[in-house]
Amino acid sequence: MVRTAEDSVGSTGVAAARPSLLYVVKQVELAARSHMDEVLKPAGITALQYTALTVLRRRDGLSSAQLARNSFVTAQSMADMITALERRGLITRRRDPENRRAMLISLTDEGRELLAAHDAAMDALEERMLSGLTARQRRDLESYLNRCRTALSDVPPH
Amino acid sequence: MVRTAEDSVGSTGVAAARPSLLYVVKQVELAARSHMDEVLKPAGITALQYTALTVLRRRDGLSSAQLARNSFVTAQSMADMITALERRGLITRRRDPENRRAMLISLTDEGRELLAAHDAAMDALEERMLSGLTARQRRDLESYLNRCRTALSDVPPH
DNA sequence: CGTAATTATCAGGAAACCTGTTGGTCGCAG
DNA sequence: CTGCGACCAACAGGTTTCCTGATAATTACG
Repeated sequence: MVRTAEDSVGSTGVAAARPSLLYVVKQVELAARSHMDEVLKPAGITALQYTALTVLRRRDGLSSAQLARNSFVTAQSMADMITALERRGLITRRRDPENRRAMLISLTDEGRELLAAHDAAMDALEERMLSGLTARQRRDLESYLNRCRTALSDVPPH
Repeated sequence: MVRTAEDSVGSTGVAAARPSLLYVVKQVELAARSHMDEVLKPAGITALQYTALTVLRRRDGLSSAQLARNSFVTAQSMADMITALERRGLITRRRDPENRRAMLISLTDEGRELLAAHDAAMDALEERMLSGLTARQRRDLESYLNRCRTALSDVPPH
């Protein structure tokens, strides 16, 4: 893991690296995920599963469908991950008393401990990613990215 | 596709959305990929395959291994995609005359046409993503992201 | 020369995606 | 209150993307 992007982008100062920003975002996410997977491998979970768990830590009691929308995947895809996490004992599900078709998802103690055990490593990874930026630039980056996310999320046609 | 992130992040102005920037990058990439998949679906290729093709357009004659490093995946993973793209007639491979173990990959005319047919849509998508940013902010964003990518790519310990 | 590194490739499998379908539940308009 | 549409979960079945592990050919180097 942590494949070093030797032949990486940039370098070739040549003509218009076409989908520049779209591409750079992907590269950063790819690199970050690669590192995350390496950190999380001993724990036996993937970066995607870890992310889902962090969402649950912040917002307990979501349904699988809500989680899916939050992650831009279909409910079926999310269901695959949910069953994997439930089988591992990291989450539990219960019927929503106020909406009997929904299943509310919560972290188990084990899930919470697993997250806590990796907080430091994730903070370090984020710090490494941002190491070339000033505090001001970090705030700007976050702001810009949030605007990008919003622009892509707003319902277009339909 | 194009799942709207209703219950999205932000909103809850509460305490520290922990892995903030790591998470936002993922969200943006996820949203962008979702839109890309929708645009590319009629052409029968995934966002990942499209990205690999754009890399080849920019840098013809890469080997599968180089392409893999560029994408932070293993050579085996990349080989899967390569065979899929070759089977579809979008790329061709030939032995490197100067290194007889390597296979050099190039786009076919069909592959080039497929890319060209989607340039406009991809430009539009990027424009939409950046619609909330000024030209100056776009340049800054690109600069910051490139610094992030570099910071994550540089070989750490070993 | 012989060992290590690189490239491709095969086998096998897990995870993450998808479409399509079904059944239960809820909201609401008729 | 009945029926229709929206929503949620789940099952079946499939593809793509990724992985580990192993093998073979080629190249680089001590």
